[in-house]
Amino acid sequence: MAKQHPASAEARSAGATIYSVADHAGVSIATVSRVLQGATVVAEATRQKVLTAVEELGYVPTGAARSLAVRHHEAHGLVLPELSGPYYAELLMGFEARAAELAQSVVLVLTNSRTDMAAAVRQLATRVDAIAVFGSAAIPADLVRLLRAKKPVVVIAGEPQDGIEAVAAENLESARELAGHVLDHGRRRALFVGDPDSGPDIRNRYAGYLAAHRDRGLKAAEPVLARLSEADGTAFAQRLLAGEHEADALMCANDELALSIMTTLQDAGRDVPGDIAIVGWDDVMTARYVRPGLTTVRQPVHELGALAADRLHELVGGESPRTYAQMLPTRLVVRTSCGCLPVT
Amino acid sequence: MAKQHPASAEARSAGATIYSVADHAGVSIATVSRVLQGATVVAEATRQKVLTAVEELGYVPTGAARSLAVRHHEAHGLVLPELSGPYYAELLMGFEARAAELAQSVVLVLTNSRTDMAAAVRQLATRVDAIAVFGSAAIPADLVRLLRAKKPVVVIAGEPQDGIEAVAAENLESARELAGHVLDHGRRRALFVGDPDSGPDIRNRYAGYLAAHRDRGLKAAEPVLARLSEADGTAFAQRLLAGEHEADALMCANDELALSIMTTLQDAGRDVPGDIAIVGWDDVMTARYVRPGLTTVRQPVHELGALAADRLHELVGGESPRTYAQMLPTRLVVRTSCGCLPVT
DNA sequence: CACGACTATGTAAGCGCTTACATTACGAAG
DNA sequence: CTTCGTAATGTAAGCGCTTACATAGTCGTG
Repeated sequence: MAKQHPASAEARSAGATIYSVADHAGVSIATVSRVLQGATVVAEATRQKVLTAVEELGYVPTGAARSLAVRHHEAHGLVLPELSGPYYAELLMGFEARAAELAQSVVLVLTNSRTDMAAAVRQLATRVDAIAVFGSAAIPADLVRLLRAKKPVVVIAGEPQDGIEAVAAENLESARELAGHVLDHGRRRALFVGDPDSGPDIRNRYAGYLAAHRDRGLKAAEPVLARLSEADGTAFAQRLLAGEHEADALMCANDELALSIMTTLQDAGRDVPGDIAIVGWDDVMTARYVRPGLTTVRQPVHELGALAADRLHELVGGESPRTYAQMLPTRLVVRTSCGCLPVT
Repeated sequence: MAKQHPASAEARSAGATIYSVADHAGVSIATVSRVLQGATVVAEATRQKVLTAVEELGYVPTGAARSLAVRHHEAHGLVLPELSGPYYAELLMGFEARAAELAQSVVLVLTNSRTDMAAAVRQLATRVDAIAVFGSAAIPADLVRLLRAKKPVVVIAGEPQDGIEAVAAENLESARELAGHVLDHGRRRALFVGDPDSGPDIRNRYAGYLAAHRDRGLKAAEPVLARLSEADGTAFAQRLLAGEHEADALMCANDELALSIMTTLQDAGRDVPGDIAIVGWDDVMTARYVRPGLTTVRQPVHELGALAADRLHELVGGESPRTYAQMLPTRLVVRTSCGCLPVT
């Protein structure tokens, strides 16, 4: 009647289970579980027997079984578009580090490699307790469903909505400061290169660009649409050289764009910042290696990732979502591409 | 007697289960499972009822339960030291992309953020079917235990051992070619900067450096020990400027080292490659932005990651580990820091 | 019109853990 | 020598799925 060891078979070649360990050690599975979890007290002698058995059998617990029993995955999901450039990598590092401290595994999904992002997210939701999504892409409607199903979600670099919390780095004010800095060098034909509609980050940077002009009673130009890629940077630079645009300063949506533009212009004989000032955003490694050094804005990306992991954990813990975006301060990094003189 | 719905409670506020969906749709849980898995045929009408119920309840399956039932985690683990620089990020992207194609989730562990790497790996093993470890660090003994427990393991950029398979990019021959290239520019005091003992990758690059000298009947120098960081690069450059070393060429273990050295020397007025040639390894983004462009070696990092994911999947599928390291070809990228004339 | 072959669905037995509750063993206290 | 409290361990009931096997329907044939 009483089933004995549902999963006996002492030596199931492929896998020791808690049952085989218990058998081997001559104790019950409850005891094995207890020594492995370390929460309850177990007699020292018993504990040793169990540990020995674990060792001898090469026992590796099945996480799924534990998750099922404790009703928690003990894992956080992170959805990023991709990982090229230091930005996402740094974000991920911050996220992972904090998750590790919180004893949460991290399951990563990169959407650029997927054909069906919604499916990927749905699938992810299946194996984590909460999900952080990088928000430059539109938030897939599926996430709303997740919410209904009570999986906490936080958007990174996005805006809060429908109970989905957001964390972000400050963009508007720093952009205003950066643009102002350039304008105060006397530049009057400053162009913004990037697509404000590609996400809240860029939108706010452009807003800062506008604000800086407004502050000085200058009129700002329409943004020059470009994606955040070297290719688009080079293409724009070419158009600029061809005379399609007129500018004495370029405020680029990120460093990659700024750098590719700068190099292309320089190779064509233009002087940066003499003929044209160029500034970027992100402070990637290259920014300090090129000549002139690229003036840019450094974001606390690592901290942003950590914050996301933190919030996820607290939301899982039952806290309710904040309705305001949590902003982390950024910092203007002035080098010489903006027209400042080299410091010596 | 017959337990009816162990997890009934139609509206367990927090979570719809397969039972509530079945109830709601007026079918059995088996049917729900069938339409969700899509493997078996289900009458179209029934399928719609189920789908509707899923939608209405906002049902998200519990991955752990499925994993337990199918006895597979459907996830691959990846253990990397960190993510700074493009190398690991690219590797991860390759891994993730392939894993996605294979319908495997990826659980990431970064060891630099951990105090107890062994514990992290042990914990990871709990929730994945197989693990890929980046091998520049010594392979933790725990992994051997994993092997015993039949979790496939592959080492990336390491060497095969005890049934642990390895995948790597070719280093020796390309290093020999690169060093040869520099020597053939007539340089006679070429130094290798990097620590051959820090892992098989660097060891092989140094071996290539030695081989190139041997090929030409020249005598090679001892390596200048340095870690792969900007800091160590700058420090070495300083010592070089101070006259502690004498060299007309530098073969650096990676680009980061090469770039920081190059910039430091240039800032001190040295001419590269006039006074001294410098070459690196990795072909990071900065390598093509600096002037002179950095001559370096490009590794198929993305493919390496994909290969690791592939092998993991096949090992999980029952294939037995290969005993030879699988090598991916690398490619010499000649720019001008080696002394070549700019192509115009 | 009965029968066998399918089809569509339901039943129920696990998967390998955690943990509330029950049981046993042992001393201390009365 | 009982009686209890306490510490150590065992028992067994899930956790939410998948899937082999059993059970109804449905038809096409002879």
